[in-house]
Amino acid sequence: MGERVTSLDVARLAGVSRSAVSRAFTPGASVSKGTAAKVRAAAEQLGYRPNVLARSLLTGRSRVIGLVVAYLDGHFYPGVVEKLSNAFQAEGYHVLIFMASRDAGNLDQVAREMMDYQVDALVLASVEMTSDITRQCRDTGVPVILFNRRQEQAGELAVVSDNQQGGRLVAAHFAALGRRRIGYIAGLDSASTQRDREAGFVAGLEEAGLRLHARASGAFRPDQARDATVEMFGRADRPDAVFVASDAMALAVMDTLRFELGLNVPGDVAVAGFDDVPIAGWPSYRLTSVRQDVDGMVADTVRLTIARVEGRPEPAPLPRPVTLSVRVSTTG
Amino acid sequence: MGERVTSLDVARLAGVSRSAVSRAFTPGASVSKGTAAKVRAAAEQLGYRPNVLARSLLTGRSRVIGLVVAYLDGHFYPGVVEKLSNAFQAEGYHVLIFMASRDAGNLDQVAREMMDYQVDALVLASVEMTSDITRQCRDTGVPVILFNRRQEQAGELAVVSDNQQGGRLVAAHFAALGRRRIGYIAGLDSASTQRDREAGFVAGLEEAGLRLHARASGAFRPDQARDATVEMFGRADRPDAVFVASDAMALAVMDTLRFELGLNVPGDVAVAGFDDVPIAGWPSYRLTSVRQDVDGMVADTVRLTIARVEGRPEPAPLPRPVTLSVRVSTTG
DNA sequence: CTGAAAGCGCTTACAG
DNA sequence: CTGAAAGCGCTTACAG
Repeated sequence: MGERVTSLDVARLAGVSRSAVSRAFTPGASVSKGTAAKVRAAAEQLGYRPNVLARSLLTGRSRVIGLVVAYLDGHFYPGVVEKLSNAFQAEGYHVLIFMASRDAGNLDQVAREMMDYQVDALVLASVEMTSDITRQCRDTGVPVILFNRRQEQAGELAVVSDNQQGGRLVAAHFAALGRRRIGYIAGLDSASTQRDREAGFVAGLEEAGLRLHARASGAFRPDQARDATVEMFGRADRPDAVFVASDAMALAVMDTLRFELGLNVPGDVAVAGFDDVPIAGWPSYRLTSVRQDVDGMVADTVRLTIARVEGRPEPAPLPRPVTLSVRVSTTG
Repeated sequence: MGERVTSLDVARLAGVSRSAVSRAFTPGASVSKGTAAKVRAAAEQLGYRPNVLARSLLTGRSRVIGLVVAYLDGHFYPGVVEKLSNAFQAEGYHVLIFMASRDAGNLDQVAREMMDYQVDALVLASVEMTSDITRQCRDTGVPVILFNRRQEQAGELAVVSDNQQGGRLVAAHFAALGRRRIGYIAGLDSASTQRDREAGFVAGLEEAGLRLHARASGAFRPDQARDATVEMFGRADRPDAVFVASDAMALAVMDTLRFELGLNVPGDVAVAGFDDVPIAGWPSYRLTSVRQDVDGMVADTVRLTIARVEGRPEPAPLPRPVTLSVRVSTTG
C-alpha cells in the first residue's frame, strides 16, 4: 500500500492548519487566495485527495445513491442504468448498484445493506415488491424513488411514463388499421406498468367500440410470452392484432408468430410492443412500439432525488408523455 | 431524519460497553454468548446496524469494488455487470459503478473519484485506454483487474477468454464448410480482444491453407459495421464467409446483408460472430458465434480481486476456453 | 481569513 | 471475556 496521504501531511507541507486544507477543498469556504494556492500546491505534490468516507461520517452525506435493479437482460434497463449513472455523476453523486434477484426474495437484505453504506437515497428500478424496502427506508429517513413503477401506497415518489396513454395509442392505432380481433399479452400484474398499460389499452378499445378478444400473460418473460403466443394463436378465432406489454416479450412473440406458427406479420397479425428498445428498430423486426421518454424520466429522477436528499420538498413529477413509433409490424 | 442509532445507544440499553457491541457484530470476535445475545436483542429493538463508513475508516477496507464500464448497449456487458454484482455481493462486497464515456476522455477523472471513495479494488470492463488509470491506482496500492481485456504492460491483472482460439475455431469451421473467400470485420484495434481474435482467425486460415480475402473495421459499433458490410459486399469478388469480431456488429452485418443487399445467409454468405449474446440464438438470427465462458470469467475475476484485496498473491488466471455455437447462419 | 478543539461512529490493542 | 482509551481522516462551530 502506498502510505495514505492525509490532510495533516498537506497542512504541514503547506505550513497551514488542517482546517485550512479542508477549506481549500470546500467550494465556497472562506479561505484566502494565497492559502488556497499553497494548499493546492502541497496537495498536488503529495498526491492528496480528501477521503470521502471521513467526510461522509461528519457531514452525514455520502453522495452515494443506491440503485436497485433486477433485470439487466431486457434491453430496456441497461440504457436506464447507464443514463442514471451518467446523470448522477454529472451532479457529483455516484451510484452503488445492487442486483435484486428476480423473485425479490433478497430485497430486504439488499435494503439493509444499502442502509449500512449510508446511501443518501435509494432508486428502485424494475423491482416488484417494494413495500417492505420503502418502509424500512422511511424509518431511517432515506428518500426512496421508484423508477418506472408506481406504488399505490401514500407517500411514494415515483417517476413514470404515461403508461395508460401508451395503451390507448396502440388501441387507437389498431382500430384505425381496421383490426377487430384484438389480443393482449400481459406482464406481471404486480407491476403498475402492466396494469396501467392494459387499462389504457382496454379503455382505448372501448372508445373505438372494440373489446379485448383474447388475453394471456407472459409475465415480462420472453419464454412465457412465447408460450402465451402459442396458446393464443393456436385457437380457431385467433387475433388479427396483438399488443404486448413490453418489447422484451414482443420480440419473442414476433419470432414465435413467424417462425413457429408460420404467420405473417402484419399480414395475419399486427404486433405492437412497449419501450421501443433499440432492437425494435432493426430490419429483422421493425416493431411498432410505444416509446418512453427515458431521458426525461432520468432527468426527473435525478432532480427529484437530489431535491429530497437536500431536504427540499420537490413534488413528484407528472407522468412523462409517450409516443408511438409506428413501424412495419403493424402497417406492412 | 430518524435519529441515528449508534453503538453507544445499543451499549447503554444492553448494559455493556461499545466494545462489546462491536464484537457482537464482528464474526469470530471473543464475546460471551450472553453478552452477544443481550447486544443482539438491544440492537434489534433499536433497529441498529453498524455504520459501514465508520468501520471502513478504521479498517482501511471499504468492501466496495469499483466497476468501470463504457458500453451497456452491446448485449454483452449488461449480463457481465449483473453477474459480477451478484458474485461480489455473495462475497460480502458491493459494486460502485462508474460509467466511462465511450471515448474514455473522462477516465482519469473517473479513476480519481473512485479512489476518493476508497474502493478496495478496481475492475475495468470494456474500457479502451487503461494505462493512466492503472498507474494512478498502483501508486495508491489499489489492485486493478482488467475484465475481457489484456494489457501488454507488465504487471496488469487480466481475466480473458482465449480469443485467439475463438478466431481459430471460426477459421476451421469456415474451411470445413468449403468457404474460400473469407472476410473479417474488425473491432477497435486498441482492444486486445480485437487483435487476438483476428490473429487467431488469420492463423487458423493459414493452417487451412487459406488467407484473408477482405478486411474492414466496424470499430465494435453496429452502424460502422453496417458501412463496412456495404463496402465489403458491394465489390465484385465479395466474400462467401465473414467473421465479425463481436455479435453486436454481427447482428447488424446480418441485417445489412439480408435486408439491404438482398443476400442469403448462409447461401451467399456464411456469418459468424463473437460473444454468443442471447439474441444470437433467436429465430430471426440463428447466428453462429463464439461463446465466452462468462460465468467462469466472473468467478476468476472475483477470486482474483478478493485475493489481491486481502494481500494474497493469487496469480492471474489462464485464458478461459471458448466454444463455437454453430447455428444456421453458417450451416443453413 | 485562520487555527485549536471537539466530534462523526466505529474498531482495536491494551490491561484486567 | 470485558471495558476505557486512543484514533481512523475529516469538518465545523468557536474564538480570535
